[in-house]
Amino acid sequence: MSEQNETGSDFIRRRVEADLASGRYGGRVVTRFPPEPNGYLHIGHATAICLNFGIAEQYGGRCHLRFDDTNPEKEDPEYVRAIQDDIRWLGFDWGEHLYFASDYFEKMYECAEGLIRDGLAYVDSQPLEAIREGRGSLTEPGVDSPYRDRSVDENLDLFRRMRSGEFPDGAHVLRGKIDMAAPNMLMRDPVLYRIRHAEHYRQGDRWCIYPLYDYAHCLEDAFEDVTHSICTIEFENNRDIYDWVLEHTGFEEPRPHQHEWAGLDLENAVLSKRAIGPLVAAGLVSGWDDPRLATIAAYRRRGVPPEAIRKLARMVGVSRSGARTEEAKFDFAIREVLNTQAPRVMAVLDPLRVVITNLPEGHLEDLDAAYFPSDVAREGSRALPFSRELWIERSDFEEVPPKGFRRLVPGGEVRLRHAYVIRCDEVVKNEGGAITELRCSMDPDTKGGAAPGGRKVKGTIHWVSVAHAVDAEVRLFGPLLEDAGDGSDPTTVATGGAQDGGEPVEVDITERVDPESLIVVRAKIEPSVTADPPETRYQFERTGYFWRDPVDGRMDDLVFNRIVAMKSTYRPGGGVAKADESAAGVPTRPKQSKGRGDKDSTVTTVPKPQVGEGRAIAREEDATLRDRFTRYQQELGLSREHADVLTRTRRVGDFFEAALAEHDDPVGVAAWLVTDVRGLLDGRTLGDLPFGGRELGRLAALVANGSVTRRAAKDVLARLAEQGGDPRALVAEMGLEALADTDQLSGIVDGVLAAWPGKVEEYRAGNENLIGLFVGEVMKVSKGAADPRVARTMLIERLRS
RNA sequence: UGGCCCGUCGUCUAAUGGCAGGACACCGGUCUUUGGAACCGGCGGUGGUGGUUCGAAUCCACCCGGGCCAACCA
Repeated sequence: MSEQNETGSDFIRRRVEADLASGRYGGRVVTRFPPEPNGYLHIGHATAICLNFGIAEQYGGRCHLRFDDTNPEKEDPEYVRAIQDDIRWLGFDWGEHLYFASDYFEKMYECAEGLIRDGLAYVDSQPLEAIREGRGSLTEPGVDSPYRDRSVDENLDLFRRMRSGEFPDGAHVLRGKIDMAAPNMLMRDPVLYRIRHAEHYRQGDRWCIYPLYDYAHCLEDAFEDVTHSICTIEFENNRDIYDWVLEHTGFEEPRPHQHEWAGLDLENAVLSKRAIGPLVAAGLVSGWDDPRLATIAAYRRRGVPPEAIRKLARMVGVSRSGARTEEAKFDFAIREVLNTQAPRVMAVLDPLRVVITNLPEGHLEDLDAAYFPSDVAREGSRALPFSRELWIERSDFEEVPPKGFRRLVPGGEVRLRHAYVIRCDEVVKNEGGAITELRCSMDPDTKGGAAPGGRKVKGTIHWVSVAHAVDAEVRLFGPLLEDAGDGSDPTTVATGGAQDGGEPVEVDITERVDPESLIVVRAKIEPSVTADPPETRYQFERTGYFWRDPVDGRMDDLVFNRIVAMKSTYRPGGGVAKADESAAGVPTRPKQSKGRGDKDSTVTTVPKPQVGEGRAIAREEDATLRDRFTRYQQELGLSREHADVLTRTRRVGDFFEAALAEHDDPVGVAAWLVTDVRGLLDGRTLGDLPFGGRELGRLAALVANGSVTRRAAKDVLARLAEQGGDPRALVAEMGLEALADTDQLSGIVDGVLAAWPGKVEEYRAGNENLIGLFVGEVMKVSKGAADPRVARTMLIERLRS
């Protein structure tokens, strides 16, 4: 497959590259993976590990493993150990950079005293409920705490006494003094410290005040000189506090910055610790490493190779949009890795006895069977005992075969893999009518599976010798929860009732466990496996990839886990089924797939007002804006939409009018301002720009008189937005004067066509969309100085001849 | 009556104003001693409406849809 996507850049790597290029961090790249040791890591964490450690590797930096253990009530050393095992197993190494947030408590405390001294933090003695109420709501501002204006001395005294253990839990908290009316709820005086008299697994009872995430995390990053603090998208609202805390605790640029990405959501995987914990506690799974779980430990136990998880991470990529990855993609990654590694052996999961009637009792021959098919470049074979009585898969025989069935049927032939072609002569049934045995004859001329004389034998099936097969327990895994495919929080379920507003209701996750998520089968396996190292991963031919369960199957017991089923394109009777079900009698459960939103439902036929509500209100309150709105339309001929945007605030209009003073083309200047200038703001307001309306007007004038193309003018505008300056001087400095010389342009055009012979041919064959490519190339070569219209005309002329 | 973020084939993702590309899935075909693998081909997409531009997935406006935020969790 293509590696393009796997080595490709993503928006976070591009930011790292930009910071490297600008020298912002002096060439350093430091990332970190910061789990809280309160549970096992899952596949979502695994992709985060790949991202953080991968970036460090790629850019010659380092990645820290830091345990974010700031909450004494949930954390446990068992998880510290397990998390390290998981990361190492995935193939990553933090070297000497192992850290614990709790080791920073003293430094964090000092920073907090600093905030208090600077008047930026205060001790709030309201009860929890009062603090919560005071915060306001999503639509209403909060109110100041009555303790908000305590003196520095009082705050310091109280905070020190909080630390010394003088107060019970909940008596006081330390809060940042930010803004109780902030639109971002998290900025409404966030709680920085709380009192908790609890035993910390690492710090014991040294502390009874504990810092909260928003205060602690950014400091941890800063203490460790982290450059790029990567987290998932739900922490986006927390970025403001991250920056606020570092800003006010003395960390100057270059300091760490937070970057968010969407993280992984995997179909059929239960990904929250909150959901997994109860299942483990209730004994509905065998532990955090139950192979039906999506924890790293579970995949490891199941037999998934770590390369497959890394491969999945590369395939899925990195973005900010909500992402739910199909399970099939993970299955593909697993098979892709295992295909070239796993020796093929035979195992019958649902046995049916076959007697070869033209073989004498006690017949035995050892066949030499290669471990790998010819398309896998690996050596090796084993002896395979063949005798008079064999097991075959029950699903490989059909008395009344559906259309397209290529296996054994009454009177039909099939090849036994590595052995002989057999014919089914007789079907033996019990009183109940169930098939108990097949009586077949073999063709001795087909040893090794050869079909001499151009004979076509379509089907090949796997088998084992009854007398030599070993019994094994085989475990097949399916989705743990019923209806887990819809991506909803597995601990809640929407009732959908109109009476209760469809609010999600807590539901006992243990009731949703699918009893068929684990199917245990007594299988017959060829004897060679008993001589293999127990950690061998096999392909049981035609059935799937398996290995011995590391917990229950490594001593004398043969217990195999199915890692993943084979991909199968066989659809019995034209219907839909999976290879696993046809091979092992696993019932089919329809898979759900869910798209994002209902796209068809967005069709609107009612014309919508193209005028912003907020701006209309602003005009109602301000006569100047109101006057401008009508004047811009009636006197200057602007569209309603442009007039609307230009009367959002007075400043926009002032900017516009200043530009007009330099270049009297209201419609043109408005277009520049409304689309291009606003496009460059990127969170800033017009007042933040290092240039004003006069510069915009001058630039527009340069375009109007043909000194510079509009395309090049956009580059000038971008430069203006960065550093200001005089448009005319910038045009000269950047070498963007419009290209008036047609000979020169002609040369560029010829050069472009010569550089793209294949595309020229394609264009001439009818793909006229390619004109965009050619014009684009001409513009690129000329740095935007060429007149695109002239260039286009020239190109079309040349392409026609 | 809030703020912020996100909408590209069924799914994940690329295109940084200039060729809408790749992967998975699906459907054909070739080959095959695994209904596997490999190889070849096909299917199929910029949420909508306007605007700016020679040119818009990309910039602007409005609309629609989805997500996050009111723990003394992380």
